[in-house]
Amino acid sequence: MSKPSLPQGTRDFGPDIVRKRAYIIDSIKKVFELYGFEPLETPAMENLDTLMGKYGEEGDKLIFKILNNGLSDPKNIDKAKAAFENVLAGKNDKNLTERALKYDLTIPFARYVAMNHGQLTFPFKRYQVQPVWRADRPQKGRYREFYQCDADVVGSTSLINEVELAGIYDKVFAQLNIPVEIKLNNRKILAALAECCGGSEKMTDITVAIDKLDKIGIEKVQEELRQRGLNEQQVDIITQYLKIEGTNTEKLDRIKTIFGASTTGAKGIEELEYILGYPSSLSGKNELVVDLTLARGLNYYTGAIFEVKAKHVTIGSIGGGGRYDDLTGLFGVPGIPGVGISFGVDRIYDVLEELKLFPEQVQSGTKVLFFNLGDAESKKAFELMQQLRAKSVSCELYHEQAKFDKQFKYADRKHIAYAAMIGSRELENGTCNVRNLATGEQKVLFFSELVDHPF
RNA sequence: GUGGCUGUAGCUCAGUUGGUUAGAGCAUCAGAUUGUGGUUCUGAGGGUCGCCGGUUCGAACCCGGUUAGCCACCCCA
Repeated sequence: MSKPSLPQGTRDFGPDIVRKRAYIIDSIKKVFELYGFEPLETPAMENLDTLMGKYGEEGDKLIFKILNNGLSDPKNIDKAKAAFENVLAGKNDKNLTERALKYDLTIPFARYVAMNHGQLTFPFKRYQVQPVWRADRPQKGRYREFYQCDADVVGSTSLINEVELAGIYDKVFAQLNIPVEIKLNNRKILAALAECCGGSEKMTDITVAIDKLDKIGIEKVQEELRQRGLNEQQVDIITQYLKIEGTNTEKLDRIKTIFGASTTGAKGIEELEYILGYPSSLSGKNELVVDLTLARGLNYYTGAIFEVKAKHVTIGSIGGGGRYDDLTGLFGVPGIPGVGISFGVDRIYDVLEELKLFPEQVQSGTKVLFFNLGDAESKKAFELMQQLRAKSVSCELYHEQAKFDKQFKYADRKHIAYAAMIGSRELENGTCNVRNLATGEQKVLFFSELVDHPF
């Protein structure tokens, strides 16, 4: 027997971690529900053609493919061998693999909407929290299996959706006590910038480069722009654009003078102003900040784009999203626009850990541990425990008679708040010693009082 | 896919220019302690030094290969 191990880039989540993650995910789900979003789950695997070609050339390589069953069946062997040649040549072949693990939540959602658009009520607002898989090489903060947590509204071009999504970000992070900056920009403004710099075909090059700004700095961005074929004058325009500073209104005024003439640019500015000018749904704890340098790597965004950064920590973005024009066109159902956001659960976890913001009670499951101090004693304890459970107090009885030391240690390790001790003397008196394990404070309660004790 | 670093006890890691029987801390178990924990003290168990080969009188240590993990790049969450 070889040592058991995990596949590269995957993780087990122990009890403590599951509890903490559930705290994050439950908070997010509750807010989604509060805003009228409905849950959706899709299978772990999709047909390979549903996924292929949707994530670019790089993305295709990172899709986890599933080998077909029954390849060794004599009647399939020749086909399988021929298929393998195809695969070696870098192509896919259905005779070898026709299914794959899902790569993100957006494409399966698009597939679902395309399949069910006749039945759905639009605008359709869905949220989805599920694992996805990537055949990437893992590194810090990057895994081969990880959770995505998405909410999208499809079938509506109304900017009220953007306002609502910003509100969701604000509400979630206010609840989790993480101060954040919700950054907002608009792809149409970036499109206008591209127009000024030699045409819209440069749009992707420009966004990919300036998306890296906060990571690599202005000089490297300029270098990358040159590498991507922009001339000095164009790099100069972009540099000036990236240096625009001030309040939201100041920034908007500034770009109005630059891009006001461009219809696309004017539209983008108008959209930004609409979102910012809408009666605020924000808690007041977080700010909505126009960040003209925000670009987002994904090039299917066409309107508003979002990104959320936690204040006071160096960790990168903990959420992002934006508007796209045509979600389901790839699946033969054109004309369904949408806007969505995503939460980075793993990074939010790291932020909460770093800022020590996980509430104490997240840690514990069992509230009361009944000590086992003998046969007759434990039977009485068992009865009392059942009464407490009937009142929804989670509790357990130590599994065997043991020294106090052991039972205390067990309680400690499971972060149990109270120990209920019934020994021979207590059994005789009809009492129970209830000890608060954090404070050491101990009370004597009659059996009848225990059930109503506020744990 | 490309590059760098690391594999020694359950965990975190020492291990001298290659030299007797490979160590520590934490954890576990037992005792000090037969009714009150997180402290302390004593003791015990626990190892294919990732794996295969080579050099050598002798390898955890040097060399080659292999495998796994981590980190960075590309890309992304």
